[in-house]
Amino acid sequence: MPSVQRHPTMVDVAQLAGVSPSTVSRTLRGLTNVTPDVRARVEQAARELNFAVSRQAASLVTGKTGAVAVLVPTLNSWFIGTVLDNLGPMLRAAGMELVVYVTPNMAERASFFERLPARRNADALLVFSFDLTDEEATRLDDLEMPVIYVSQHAKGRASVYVDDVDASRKGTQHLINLGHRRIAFFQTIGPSGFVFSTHERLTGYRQALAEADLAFDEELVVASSADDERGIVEAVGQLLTLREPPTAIFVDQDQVAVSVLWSLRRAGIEIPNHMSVLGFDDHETARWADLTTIAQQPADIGRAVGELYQTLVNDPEADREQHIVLPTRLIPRNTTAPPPRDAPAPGV
Amino acid sequence: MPSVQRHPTMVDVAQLAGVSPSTVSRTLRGLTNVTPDVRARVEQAARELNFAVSRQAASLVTGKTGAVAVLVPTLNSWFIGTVLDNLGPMLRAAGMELVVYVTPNMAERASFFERLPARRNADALLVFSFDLTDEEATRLDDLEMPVIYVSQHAKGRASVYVDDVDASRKGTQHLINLGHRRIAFFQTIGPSGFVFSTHERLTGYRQALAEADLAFDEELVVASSADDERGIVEAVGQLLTLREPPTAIFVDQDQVAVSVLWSLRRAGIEIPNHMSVLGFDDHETARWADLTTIAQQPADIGRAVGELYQTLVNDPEADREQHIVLPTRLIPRNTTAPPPRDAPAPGV
DNA sequence: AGAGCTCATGACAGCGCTGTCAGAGCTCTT
DNA sequence: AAGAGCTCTGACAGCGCTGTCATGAGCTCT
Repeated sequence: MPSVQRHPTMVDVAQLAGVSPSTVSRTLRGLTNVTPDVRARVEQAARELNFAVSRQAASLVTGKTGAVAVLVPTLNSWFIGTVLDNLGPMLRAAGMELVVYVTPNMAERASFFERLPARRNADALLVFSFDLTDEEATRLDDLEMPVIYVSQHAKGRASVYVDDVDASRKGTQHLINLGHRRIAFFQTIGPSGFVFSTHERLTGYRQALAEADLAFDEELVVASSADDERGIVEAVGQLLTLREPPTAIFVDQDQVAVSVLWSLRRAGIEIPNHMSVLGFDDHETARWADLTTIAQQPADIGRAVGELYQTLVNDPEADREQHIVLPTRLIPRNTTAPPPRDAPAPGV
Repeated sequence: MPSVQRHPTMVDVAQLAGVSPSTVSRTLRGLTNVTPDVRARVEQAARELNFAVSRQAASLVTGKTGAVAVLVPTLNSWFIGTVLDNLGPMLRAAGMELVVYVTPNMAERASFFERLPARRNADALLVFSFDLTDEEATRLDDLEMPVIYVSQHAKGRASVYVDDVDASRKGTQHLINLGHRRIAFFQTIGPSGFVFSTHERLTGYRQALAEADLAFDEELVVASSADDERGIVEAVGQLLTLREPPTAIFVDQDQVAVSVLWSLRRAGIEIPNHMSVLGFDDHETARWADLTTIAQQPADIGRAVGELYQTLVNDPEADREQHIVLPTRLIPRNTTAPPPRDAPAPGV
């Protein structure tokens, strides 16, 4: 245990280097007007003292906190994790810290929006995969800092997401092209209202149905929490016991799709012969479950968010309401096939 | 876009409430010496102005930053994500922010240890699942803040982890009890040296072998990166082409174990009849892959870390080198069974 | 009733840094 | 050769808050 000793300050560094604190500040911030000789001495002194600039003191003066806040419903998520893995180093390169607010339940979420702890303690906010209420979104507008919405379509606000409508339409079309007429849509509900662009994906699904002159049937839309095994089994059971059960299920998340596959197999249903299952994500899981899916690239999203952040912060002329839409693509594998001949209406 | 306006400060709140800034500070920090009447006025004023305390200004005075730094190799991890999901709200309740440093590659990792950006900008550091070099650990000792090592056994330093040796021994014993004599050990390598307590788990594995008078065979220990599909397939192939192939594989991570299962099935190997596979984690994946596994509870780890943090920060008497060891348990499912009769030595 | 106390509140300095401005030393021009 | 212009460095104030200390009001107790 080292004795109780202050962190060294710029004054200490300045004394050791034989210059003024101002010069230390300039040097350490990489400003130009410093002679190479002085720069070397200061850097040497800083290294010797193991000096690190106090962000808090600096931000008190500059008004910048040097931190980017991230609001996420959970960190136990392939999507969010991958985005952040790719975003982190970009922010770090820009000298920014990453402050994370996790709201794994509704109480935490409410508390965040009530107290807005990010206010005044971050320079920008990235909001992940929430289905924000209007009230919440408005609250964030008051934040007086750039807010970027990730993986959600925030009208009139900077957003980055994949083209969910298109993705969902493509997926549904794929199933229709195979001959399916009764196609179920399985929604995943996450903690604290975490949803995967539900509205848009449902829209794409309905568009594809409409284009093929198929009626939309509410009974074919079910939902369950991702980590609720029983909920998933029940939702699948609900579909199977319909008067006219579906011949295909479109699941909005690969990891849940795999659970659906499992539930179906347990019920003695062969895939893809008796039932087609289509996922979303192209998570590793999908590859070895041999799951047909719609691929999205969270790594690309992470980088796009990083770039958008830079733009919004550095370019005052930039469009502060721009939407960056990334593409998806269908990856056919072996969980989708034409429906069985006798399937259409077993109950009738 | 609201006009360029300063954030309100305590002075603004004080004026509106008709008191001094000192009183505002006391009130907002919940100190006792404030009359209910005054407290109400101040709180009302703060709410009206949408005031939020500037952490940076406060920390300049107190010397506390109000932030806990977390060093993780990746955020795309069930384990780390779950720990943080449970830790986050605890820290939040204590008024702490969570600052995350992600080092998805060696360069980022090196940069972290070189610059130690957490220094002076956090009150404590939580280090996750790294296999730190001695040099790195020593570097962190210089940090002059409590450091908690999560999911790793840091000698002489506060740590929280599951009993890896015991877990691994139990798992290996389970396989031995089933009659296996050639048991492979599959290690997962993560980004920037991310490993799952490799040393301890290998120790437990060897202990169990020794207790059963089985020789340790280096050839039976293979490794691959978790996200490297080909690597996994190759590692499995390596095992299968040994002169004496194993009859069971112990994989140190469920998600990888599932890929191993898939590789094996692809190679026409029936599970568990021809080969047993044992996982580690009890990830959701294990449940529906019906994978026998060793369960650990990252949620418990998160809470334990939160409590340890509180203790280290609040109780100067507390043991600063304590190790908190959490239990694991074997969950038998259907990927482990006795070895095939004719298996022991096909090549001889 | 006055001394002695407690308790709520206010005044003020200063945490460590950066931005501004002034000044010293230099080069270049005419 | 002297002034103009430039580059580099230092002095100093002040960012917004908290801790310390002083003050005065209200209380108890003799």
